Amino acid sequence: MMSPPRTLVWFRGKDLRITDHGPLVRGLAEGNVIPVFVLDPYFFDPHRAQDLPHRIQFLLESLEELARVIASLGSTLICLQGKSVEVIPRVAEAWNVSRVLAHRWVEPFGRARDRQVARALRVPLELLEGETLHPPGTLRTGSGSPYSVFTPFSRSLRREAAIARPLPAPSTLPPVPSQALREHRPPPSLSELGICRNANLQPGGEQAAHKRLQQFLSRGLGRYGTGRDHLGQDATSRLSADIKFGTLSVRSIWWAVADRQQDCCHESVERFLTELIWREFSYSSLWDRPNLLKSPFRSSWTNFPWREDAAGWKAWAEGRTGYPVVDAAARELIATGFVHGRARMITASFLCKHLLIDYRQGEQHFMKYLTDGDWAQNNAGWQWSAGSGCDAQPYFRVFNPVAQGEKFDPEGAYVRRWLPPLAKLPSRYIHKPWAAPSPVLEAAGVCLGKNYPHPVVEHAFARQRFLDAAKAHLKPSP
DNA sequence: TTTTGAGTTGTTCGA
DNA sequence: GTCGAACAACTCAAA
Repeated sequence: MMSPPRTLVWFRGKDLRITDHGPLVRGLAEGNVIPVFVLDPYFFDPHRAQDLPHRIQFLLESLEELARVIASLGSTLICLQGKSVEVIPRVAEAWNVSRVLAHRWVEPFGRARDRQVARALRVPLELLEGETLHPPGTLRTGSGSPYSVFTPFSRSLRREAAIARPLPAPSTLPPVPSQALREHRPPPSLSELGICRNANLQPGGEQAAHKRLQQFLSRGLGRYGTGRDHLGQDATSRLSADIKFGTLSVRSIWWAVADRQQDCCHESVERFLTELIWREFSYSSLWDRPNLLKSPFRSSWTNFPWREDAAGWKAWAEGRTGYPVVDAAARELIATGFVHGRARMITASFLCKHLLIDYRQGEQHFMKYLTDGDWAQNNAGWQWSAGSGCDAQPYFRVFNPVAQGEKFDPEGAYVRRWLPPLAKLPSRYIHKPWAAPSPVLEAAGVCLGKNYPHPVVEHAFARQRFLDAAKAHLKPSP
């Protein structure tokens, strides 16, 4: 008698969940499954891991919980060490599986890896949708080209995309064969990778993710429309890392929010869904233009005269620019692996426009520390801020860090939290300590140049310098 | 093919 | 303090 087909379900760091997991559900429906995760030495090398400590921590916690949940359902998450392109074909052969199922990846290196694995396998590698709401590369303008402006993309998605309802988590899983069990190698611990656990990070894992989603639905969503821009308010979802690692599927989040349309502020729901569509737009853009991770979307920006400025860079990265809201963001990033969305824009704009430093340097820095660091979205955000991206803002829009601070952090709650030396400064001066009279500074215990820096560059000067540079570069005289 | 309306998130200036 | 206009033209998407 023929045994039922055996499927290798390949979990890959962007789908660390069992709810709404297409490959798992499909595999189960048609036979037995062996859940696998590959610990690629590229990431799990101590040297390399220290370059992305926050994501490694979140990943390991999520992986640990996934293994626990899979065990509680009767199976085992088999962790394998090595390069996917070698390991997956080897075990597929040894375990006699009839196919490999995984979610499709969009990043160029993921696509290249999957092509290599598929070539090396003797059985099919089937890649299922699920990382995005809608398959990237499928929405097209009337002339058949990819969208490069958000609004028509968004309209098209809302018109055409049938966003699937999330799949339920399986209630039991078949045990894995002993030959697979023998291959299991537990993941390294954080300390084995030379990383100190950061207690300020969000906890990883599907359970914590669901808790965050519920918390957002009950507390944040209702005031999301107006509150999301306010740095000191807790009105954003904080689900970015869960989306990045797939501890929640983006479809689950879509429907959890969309279903609140009735009992929630309509505008808030719409705005949040639009944010999810922005993610789709970034993913779709990267799918259609894999070069985006290397080169500006607008070719006119290719040789933009960014400055080399080691001192300016250091001040920005360490949160010592003298502009409180910019510095608060830098501190928040390193301390917590997260930065409020509005603060990301302010600080990105400052690096590119006030300091005239290449957006790719900032992009890389964000990728190092952000727990939610996502290639498509981070790149899209930075290119938007620099002015080189898809649907970028016109170059003459230069964020004023003082005005932004006063508008979105009027009491200075955000600044006070991340810059303790300024905590006692009156709100009136919290975003421009240099403008405070000496007695005020003294009373607040602020000593400019000692416990808080003078501005690294004067706003009006920096703004004009950027405008001049952009004008000269983008519109060269005939 | 040509035309037309429109484009996430801003700032500054002057009335 | 508030308001509207200027910023600067370009290119996208659809008709």
